[in-house]
Amino acid sequence: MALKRSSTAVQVKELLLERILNGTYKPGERLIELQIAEELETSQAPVREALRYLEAMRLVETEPYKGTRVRVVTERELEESSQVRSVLEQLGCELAAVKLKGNCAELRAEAEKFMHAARKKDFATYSAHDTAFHRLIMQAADNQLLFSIWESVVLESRFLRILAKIGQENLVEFGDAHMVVLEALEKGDGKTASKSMRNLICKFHGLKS
Amino acid sequence: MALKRSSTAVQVKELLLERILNGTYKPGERLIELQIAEELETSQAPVREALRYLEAMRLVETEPYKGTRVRVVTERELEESSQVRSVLEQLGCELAAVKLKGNCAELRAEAEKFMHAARKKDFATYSAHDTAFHRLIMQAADNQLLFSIWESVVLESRFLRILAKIGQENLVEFGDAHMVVLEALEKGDGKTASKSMRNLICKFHGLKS
DNA sequence: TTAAAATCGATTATCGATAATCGAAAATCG
DNA sequence: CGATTTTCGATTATCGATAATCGATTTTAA
Repeated sequence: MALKRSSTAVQVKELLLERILNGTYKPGERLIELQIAEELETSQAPVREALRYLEAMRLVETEPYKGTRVRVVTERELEESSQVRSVLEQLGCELAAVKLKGNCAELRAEAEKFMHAARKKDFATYSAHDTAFHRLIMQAADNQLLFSIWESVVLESRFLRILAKIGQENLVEFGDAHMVVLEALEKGDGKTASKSMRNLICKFHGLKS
Repeated sequence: MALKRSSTAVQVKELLLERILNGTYKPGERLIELQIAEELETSQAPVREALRYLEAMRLVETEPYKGTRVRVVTERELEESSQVRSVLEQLGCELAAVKLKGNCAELRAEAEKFMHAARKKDFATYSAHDTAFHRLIMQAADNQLLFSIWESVVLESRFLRILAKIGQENLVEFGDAHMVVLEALEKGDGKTASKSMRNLICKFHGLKS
């Protein structure tokens, strides 16, 4: 067994992170250190350390002596994140084009799944596969810093809010817009892929041009 | 006194952060919790919490039972950060152009200072004012998320390494390239400003096109 | 009766002690 | 003498206790 063990604090962080991401903890919800410690059968200190991680990751906010809450993401911040995402993915497409040229089978598989979900107006499935599509591109970009920033900006719960604004009736059109990106990447055309990617994010996420 | 007090852990974090940023702690240097606790006359727990912040900010790295070191930034990561920075600032210029139209006095003041430093081949002064110039733009973009990501990517110690690679003989030319951005912003021309900004970062930070 | 002061319980924040781990040095073995 | 095992000191990690703070409730004073 050569796996590196992780500290209790890291394990608590990852559990709390999972609960925040999957909606178990709602935006605004209070996280009580001693309750979490009791539930997880540890002491307060590792829980506090876990919360420091989450705070630095901007997923929770803490006020001295008042405790920690899951951070509420405003509409403004949603818009800001779409703006940032659009340029991160522009760069991602540029960098990934060489690697993905002629190698888009996985992208196609995800696109097929989200197009299927779009036709069935199934947001959750759409979201999962759309995100997987984008993740594949960002991973192919081979820029670790870019990928970790992208991951911190692109959270599925927030994407579902964006999808709700796009609306079910526009889901097929939104999914379709990804095909331009996919075909450009298949041809290794980073310039077209990056421009199309940025356009589709700006257009469908409702950004003013 | 209406100022919000901060916890000891936050204060320790900010002190350690300052020491990392100003080079007091060198890359690779070991941070010993109990020593820091003794120096700052606190107990170990707030120091550990402070280190969790710094770890999440990717400024230090920690292994269970082995301690914490200031993270060494590889050449690879430097390049990655320039790539990311180039698109963040592309977006920053686009968003800032409206606000900065006809309002570039502060930008000009900083540009004058870094040009003066470029002619004297003074890296440190160049760096400070070049960074201030960029910060003014990124603040004018009025996108908080973009700004905080930019801040986490753009660290002065790392910029000095980039300047060293640009070389003293190219400093004036590098500084001059900012003038195109400045004049475009003065005219409110976000498209030209963003394109020029991205070009100058890519060109002078040595990115393959 | 209303406003101000005091109290209280829940929670956060830190303390200092103890447990756990690691790597280097010392001891032991063949 | 080299290899292996054991010991030890420094440090990390967690524990459980105590101090500090907050907001709600109760008590007191006018």
